[in-house]
Amino acid sequence: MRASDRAYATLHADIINWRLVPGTTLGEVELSERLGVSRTPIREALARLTAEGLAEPQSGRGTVVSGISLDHLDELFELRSALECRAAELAALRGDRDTFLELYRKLANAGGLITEDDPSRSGYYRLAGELDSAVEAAVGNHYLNQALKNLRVHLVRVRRLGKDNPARLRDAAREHAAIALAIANGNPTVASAATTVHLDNSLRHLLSTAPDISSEPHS
Amino acid sequence: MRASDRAYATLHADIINWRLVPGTTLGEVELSERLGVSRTPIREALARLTAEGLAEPQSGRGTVVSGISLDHLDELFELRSALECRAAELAALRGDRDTFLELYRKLANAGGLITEDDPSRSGYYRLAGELDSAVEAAVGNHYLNQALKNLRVHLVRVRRLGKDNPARLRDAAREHAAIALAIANGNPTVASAATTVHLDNSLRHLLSTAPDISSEPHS
DNA sequence: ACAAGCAATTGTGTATACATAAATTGATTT
DNA sequence: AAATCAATTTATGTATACACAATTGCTTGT
Repeated sequence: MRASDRAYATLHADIINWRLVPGTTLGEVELSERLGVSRTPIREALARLTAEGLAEPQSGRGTVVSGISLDHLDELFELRSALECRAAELAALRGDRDTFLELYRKLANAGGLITEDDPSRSGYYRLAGELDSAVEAAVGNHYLNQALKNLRVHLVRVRRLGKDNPARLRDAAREHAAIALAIANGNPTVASAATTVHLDNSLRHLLSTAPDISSEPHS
Repeated sequence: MRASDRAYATLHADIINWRLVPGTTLGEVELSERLGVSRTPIREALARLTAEGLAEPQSGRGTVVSGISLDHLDELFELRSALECRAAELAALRGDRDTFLELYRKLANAGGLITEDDPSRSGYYRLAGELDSAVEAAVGNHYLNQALKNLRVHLVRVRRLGKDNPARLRDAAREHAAIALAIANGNPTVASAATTVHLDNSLRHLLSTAPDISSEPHS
């Protein structure tokens, strides 16, 4: 594996997991010493992070971890809604009925997955990821999928802002199940509407439970 | 201006204007000699182009100019539709009536701009760009605008594939005028529908007039 | 003649040295 | 004492040298 890939993966994970908080300066010299590689691969990693939106150039000099303030959450979710609603529509038109019917069954029974035994809720998030992957595969659109992928980087980061209490997760699972069912039924209108409802609920839950952080806006 | 910026700008323009055709290998050594800078800024420029989707890593070794085949035009326009329809909706909800009414008037009279005196159609394209900018400003969503900006890079490239005959451009101007009017009227449904119609017409025109190139697909 | 292996060349990955620009600190002057 | 200018320091931008991997071509053996 290339050194630049390792540096990128390390920094990416550090930012996603909020070990590097917004506003942290990413100095090339400091990072090259901390990660044990020269500045060249560090520069490449920082360029990738900047292109991804996880970091941004500081006025004239240096790079800093980009911030996601609650003020911009609604903007993020507007883009998410545009992409995911259309993706759900297309999946309803093109997807395989049985695939999404199976996902519907699993999601409808996902309440059992959300227990105190699994504080990271990995079971639920894995299932939600399966639905996302199935939609992507059914859509079969490179450009749309790429845009969704770029977006999800920020969504993972945002997820840490809210407290995912079991009640909300069970509701979310039901909403996901509704989306899967609409796609299985080949109904794009309902699939899009169910996605709209789900995203609105998710956003309002986030805004109501997230801590009142005030990191600088996303440039 | 930094050498990496100049290298990026040069390569970007060369790819957009099809001076570098899809599949062209972008060797670091060759480019550093041709552009008169060392490999380091070349690497940074290539990284930016790759992130943008104008270039892509060749299996294991090197970077090549990415291709846009007609097979993928529909995918590109699906993403475009998702983003621009939503943008039109939001602009209708938030935009300033007078701004878009003024744009409507100019677009409705754009037929006179499309003359044989202006073979590059710069007058029309400038006006279309004004509408795009007004929509962006009205939407006021950093993430959505960024996604649109990323997309337009590819659209500019694709435009060169089709022959923009005056009849189609006059139709396009009328379609744009319809979008502007719907936004001015604050009607998101009509704004979205008019955008859908316009994009469908544009895509079908492109597919019917574009030369039968067969560059390799976008990986 | 064809195939396989080895060598040579070419190109990318990484490290490091040097140049340059910006920020900070200290000193001097008002 | 405060403000401004200069100098020093620090960090980024660029160039280049070195290491390594891959591909290509040549040679040799079957």
